[in-house]
Amino acid sequence: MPELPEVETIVRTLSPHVLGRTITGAHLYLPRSLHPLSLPVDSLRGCRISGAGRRGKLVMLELEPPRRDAASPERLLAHLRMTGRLLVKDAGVNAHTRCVFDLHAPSGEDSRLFFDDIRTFGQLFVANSRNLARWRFWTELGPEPLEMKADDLARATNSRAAVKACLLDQKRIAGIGNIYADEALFLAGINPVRPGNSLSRDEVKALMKSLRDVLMLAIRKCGSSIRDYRDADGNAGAFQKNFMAYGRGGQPCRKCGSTMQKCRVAGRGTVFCPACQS
DNA sequence: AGCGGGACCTGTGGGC
DNA sequence: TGCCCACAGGTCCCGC
Repeated sequence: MPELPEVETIVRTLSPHVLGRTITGAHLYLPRSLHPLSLPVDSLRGCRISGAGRRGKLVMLELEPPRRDAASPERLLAHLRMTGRLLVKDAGVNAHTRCVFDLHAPSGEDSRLFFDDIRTFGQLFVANSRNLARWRFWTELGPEPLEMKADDLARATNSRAAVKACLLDQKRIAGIGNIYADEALFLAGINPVRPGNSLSRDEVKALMKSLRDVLMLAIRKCGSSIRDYRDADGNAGAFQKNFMAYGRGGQPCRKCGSTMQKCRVAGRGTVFCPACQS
């Protein structure tokens, strides 16, 4: 389930394999893997990949079209949801391959970029400024947590909703999913069901620091691999070894030894320590 | 405004 | 061994 650190890792591992290459063909095997507002994948033909980045949980490839007009694409976006993968290691087309891009390097070398997705929730979006302006998920996407200050987090959590629900709301903060919400709340010692607007100034500060710390450490560990996540080279991450809360329901708290409790918050499985998180 | 639930999906694992 | 079902979770949408 790629969240911010996993997507960041994918972008970093993908970049050296795609930058400067030209898309010579695109093959869409599952139509619903392309967002309804997207330009057709055929419009990518001839586009040079000039940049690679991330916004929230979205992978973004910057494109230079062969001729620029109102209909030409400027970006290829990918939302991987739970099981989506962008792979450059050429394992070939399999039952879960949803789209394949043919790439051509200036050196003359040909390669392929695979979009695989077991559960088919992930989507590609061939974008320019016109169709992006119509995509509400994009236009309403909240700030980047690694660029936020405590004031920004106070604004994002200023709600009667559970603080965990605020963290998961991509309109409030971009890039946090179930894993890093639970981890950050544990590190900050905040109970996930607390209303966001009940947090004190110091608690907001602590949560901002925990969010930044856990995201940066997870990026350094190349993300968390529960089962499906792999980077562009097909490698697993290592941050799952550092989990303090996520997936640890019923196990002893790694701070105090109390039994970690499991509940549902905002429809998600949620693990917290009843002693450490008040 | 915000919550719960359903829908979308497939693979996995526990229980029997 | 095999079947059934709960569960995993990001986002949208609906009704309350």
